[in-house]
Amino acid sequence: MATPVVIGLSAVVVAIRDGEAVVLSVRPPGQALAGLPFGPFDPEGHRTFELAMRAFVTEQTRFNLGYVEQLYTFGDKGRDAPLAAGSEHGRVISVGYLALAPAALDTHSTDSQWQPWSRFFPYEDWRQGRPAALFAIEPALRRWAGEDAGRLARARLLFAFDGAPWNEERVLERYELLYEAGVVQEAARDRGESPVEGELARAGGDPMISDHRRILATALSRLRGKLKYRPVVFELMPEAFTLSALQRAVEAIAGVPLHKQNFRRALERAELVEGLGTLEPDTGGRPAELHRFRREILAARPVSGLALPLLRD
Amino acid sequence: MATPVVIGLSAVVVAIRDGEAVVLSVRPPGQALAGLPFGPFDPEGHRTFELAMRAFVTEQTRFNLGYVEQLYTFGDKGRDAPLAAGSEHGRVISVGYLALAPAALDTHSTDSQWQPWSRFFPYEDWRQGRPAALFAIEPALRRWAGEDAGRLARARLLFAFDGAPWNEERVLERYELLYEAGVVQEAARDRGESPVEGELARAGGDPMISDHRRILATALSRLRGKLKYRPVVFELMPEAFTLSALQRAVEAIAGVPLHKQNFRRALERAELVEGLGTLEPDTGGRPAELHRFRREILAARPVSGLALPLLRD
DNA sequence: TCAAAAGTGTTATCCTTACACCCATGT
DNA sequence: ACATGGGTGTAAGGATAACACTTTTGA
Repeated sequence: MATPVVIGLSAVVVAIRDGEAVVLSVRPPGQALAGLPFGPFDPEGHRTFELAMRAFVTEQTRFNLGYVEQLYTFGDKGRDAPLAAGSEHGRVISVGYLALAPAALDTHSTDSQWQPWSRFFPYEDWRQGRPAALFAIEPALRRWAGEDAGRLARARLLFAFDGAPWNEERVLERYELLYEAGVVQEAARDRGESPVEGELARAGGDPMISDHRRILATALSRLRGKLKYRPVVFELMPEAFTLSALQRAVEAIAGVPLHKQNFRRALERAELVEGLGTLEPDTGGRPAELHRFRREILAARPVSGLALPLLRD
Repeated sequence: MATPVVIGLSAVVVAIRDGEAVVLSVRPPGQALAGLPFGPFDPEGHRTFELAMRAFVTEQTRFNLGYVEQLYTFGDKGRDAPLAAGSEHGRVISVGYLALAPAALDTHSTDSQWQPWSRFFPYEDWRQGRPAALFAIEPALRRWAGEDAGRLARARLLFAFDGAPWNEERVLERYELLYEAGVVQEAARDRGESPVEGELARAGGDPMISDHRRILATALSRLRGKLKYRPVVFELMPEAFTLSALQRAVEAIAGVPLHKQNFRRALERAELVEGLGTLEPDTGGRPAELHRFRREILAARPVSGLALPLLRD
């Protein structure tokens, strides 16, 4: 006989603000840590998960969602259970969603705010070369691996030790390795150990309540992967944008620097954007032409995302 | 206040049998239609969804799962609710899983059996050229579209009308379009209409209980996509296999014919397999060398899946 | 000896990568 | 004039797609 459970919905809402990828976070009353917008699913009142999620995000942040997709359903015991009204009625399962917003509008709320996601994953940003956070993380992971060849191989591949190539998509696997290795704060918390301290604590990124940072990592993984096979960046851009702004948006999400000309050539070949003839003068240099996403091609032919032609420096 | 709900787990278990992709189906007592292995999740007894799922699949089919991944969580009202003990306690949510089995072992059960998934999606198999089922589907969709340019464009792109390219990954979107257009049996059932008849009914594929065929379509989409960026085919192969058998397995899943030599060249460049020196004599022609998957490279470097070099005839 | 399937060579073309340079504006 | 960012040309190398042919077995 099945015991009833409570379904929670959490949303990772992403936007670009000043060329940085930001994520909507809330600070529940009485909580020191940030969390994702989160709410219980009411099976009586809501017809679908997605509608329920749109409703409570708007309620908590006064903000309307655009593009939305389901990420994953989290149900493990052992991790700290999410906070939710009604969690005392049984186990809480949380369904994570990814939402993309065309602009980081003001949330009109003191409890919710946009945070750069590099706060939560400082080691994920390779736009300025190898992130400084890895200088603290690498020795910690090597200590954790010790003589265990399997652990060392995993850490090496995921965190690009010894010149191994960086794969920007494996955000979740990296977070889970850090959790396993006790580098991130949540691991210590869930195991009842004393908090991680000093340099390493900073390198591991800010913790979040419950398993929200894991959900955030899932979202970043999904989004970085999706960039390449669906034209999703455009969901994060305003109607008119410059090609440089588009490139900066892609770089902010993927966390890697791109080769300007090759990026543009790929764009051109895919016929994804169209020049508007008008110019954006506030560039700090030569004015840039404004472009728009040719949304109509979605109906005309199968269309993939953007290539990520790396710039190696 | 959140109302309790019941969580159901369903599994799409895939294997290759005689070069065909097959899926594990069960026929619940008193049901005319096939369904997926399905069971309630017990929040008291089960630590994780995945363990729960492995347990009840083994129980229902006496079969142990290998590779497993979560697919999607289905929770819409309006579709026929899944059958489950306890569904009268509230709404039923189902978490779908995809599992890959290295061989289609006997299930030792009369209620569960392997079914080729072309039974459920006859229009998805392009290995012998354009599937016959599309000759019935195309006019039905054109009638449904009528003068609506949006509908026509969607149907054209998804079902490759007028020489548009076939995209094998979009199985779910095709199924959902057929549902919307009332071509598949489940649509008529859920709307209380009279069943689809004749040629078109056959072309639409065998219906399943509840929303199980939608879950199956989700699984096929996911698996076809995953083939290309993770070496998952090998989870479906025995330890030793011939390159032709591998190619047939990929073709059975992707539903498209591949170019033999280009397929092999891609395999070779990726260094995914290794010849064993031994020969498989029962090929019907010249004996073929047996190969094995070099599983160790997964630990040595990031590895993508297989290219699908199409053979067009 | 012939059918059936395994296995190989080769070329044209396209795409990706990597190189460096010119252009238009504000200060 | 020069700093700043916008915007372009081109050639080498590698991957893909398309062509057909040889080899080894069983019947």
